[in-house]
Amino acid sequence: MARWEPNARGRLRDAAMDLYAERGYEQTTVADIAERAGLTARTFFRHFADKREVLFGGSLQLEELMVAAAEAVPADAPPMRAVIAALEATAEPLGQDQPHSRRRQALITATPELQERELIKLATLSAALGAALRRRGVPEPEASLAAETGIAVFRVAWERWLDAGEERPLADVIREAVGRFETLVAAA
Amino acid sequence: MARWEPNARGRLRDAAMDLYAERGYEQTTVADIAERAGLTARTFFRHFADKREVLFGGSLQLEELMVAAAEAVPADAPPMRAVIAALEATAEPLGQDQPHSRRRQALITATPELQERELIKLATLSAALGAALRRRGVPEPEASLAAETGIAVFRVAWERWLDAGEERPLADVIREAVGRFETLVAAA
DNA sequence: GTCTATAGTCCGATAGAC
DNA sequence: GTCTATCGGACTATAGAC
Repeated sequence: MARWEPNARGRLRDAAMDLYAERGYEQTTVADIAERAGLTARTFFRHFADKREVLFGGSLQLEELMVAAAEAVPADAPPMRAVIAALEATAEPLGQDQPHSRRRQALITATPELQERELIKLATLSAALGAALRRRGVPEPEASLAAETGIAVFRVAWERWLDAGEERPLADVIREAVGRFETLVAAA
Repeated sequence: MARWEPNARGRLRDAAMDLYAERGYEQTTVADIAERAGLTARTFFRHFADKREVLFGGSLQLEELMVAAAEAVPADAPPMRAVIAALEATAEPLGQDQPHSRRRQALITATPELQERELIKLATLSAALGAALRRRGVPEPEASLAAETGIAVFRVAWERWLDAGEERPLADVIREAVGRFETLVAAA
């Protein structure tokens, strides 16, 4: 018999999600989460840097995924082609569990502190994508412009996919957003 | 003789900027700031919601400015025209004090907590601009796409203007970014 | 203006796995 | 013996309550 129940990290994550949903993020203390998981607050902080991280330590690494997709595009393709490939590459892993994503997004939307973390995540993504473009030889400011606007399009598509009425796969929503974006810019 | 020294808010702001620059944001406590300003920590929190806000309670209200500029564009102009007008409207007030902006940006760049606040500010700006476009009759997702990508372009231009070598006025840097952005999208 | 809850850090101790 | 995961307690600063 093990001295500890296994999977402390997973238990902490589940407990946090439940409590945040039940009584709200701010009304939940780290001690509450740890208690429900059968652990102490001290242990919580060894697994997660802070109270928000528990919702973001996301299993999948979007960053690697997007960078790899951008790098897989032929070197002579225009920068925005690489960006669009990066966006489309996220659809497969990210578009799996819509109900869970909606629950998670509802928590984030209701909590300014969590929104900040979401923005940080997207800014990090943008920086990584920009760096990948520069490695492809794209100069500044084009690399940053392409990366930043690409992530902006992704953000709109993602939010739209989480809208109540939306039933299409994420990949379709992303492609539609990219198309409308191009039309919009061409019109100006 | 006044009962208090006047301009508590300004004194707090100056003290905070100095201390953040001297010893770093995290190494500065609210009590330190208040003490240097000849006040108590309690008074600090009456003027600023938190320790970060002291750098962001920015005198000028970018939001109103951008929204007004977008609304001033003829109703039949394409959405991106209104967005570009909003961006250009910021150049005049924002492009005044480059040395101060650079000092402030250096603090933000060095401090994750301040970066979060900066991102929130830009996200708020984007939401306000998107709402202004919807009031002009622009449907979704076009309104959000135009606003988000517009702010993305603005962010790149702003950072570029703060780069060490940059000597042009902010308006020129913004116009250049918009132009390169359009070329970039057209190429894809 | 005082008091307090909570986040987050630091140091050390302990117990099993390898 | 070393490595890793847990716990305990004390501590500081933020921020909100009273």
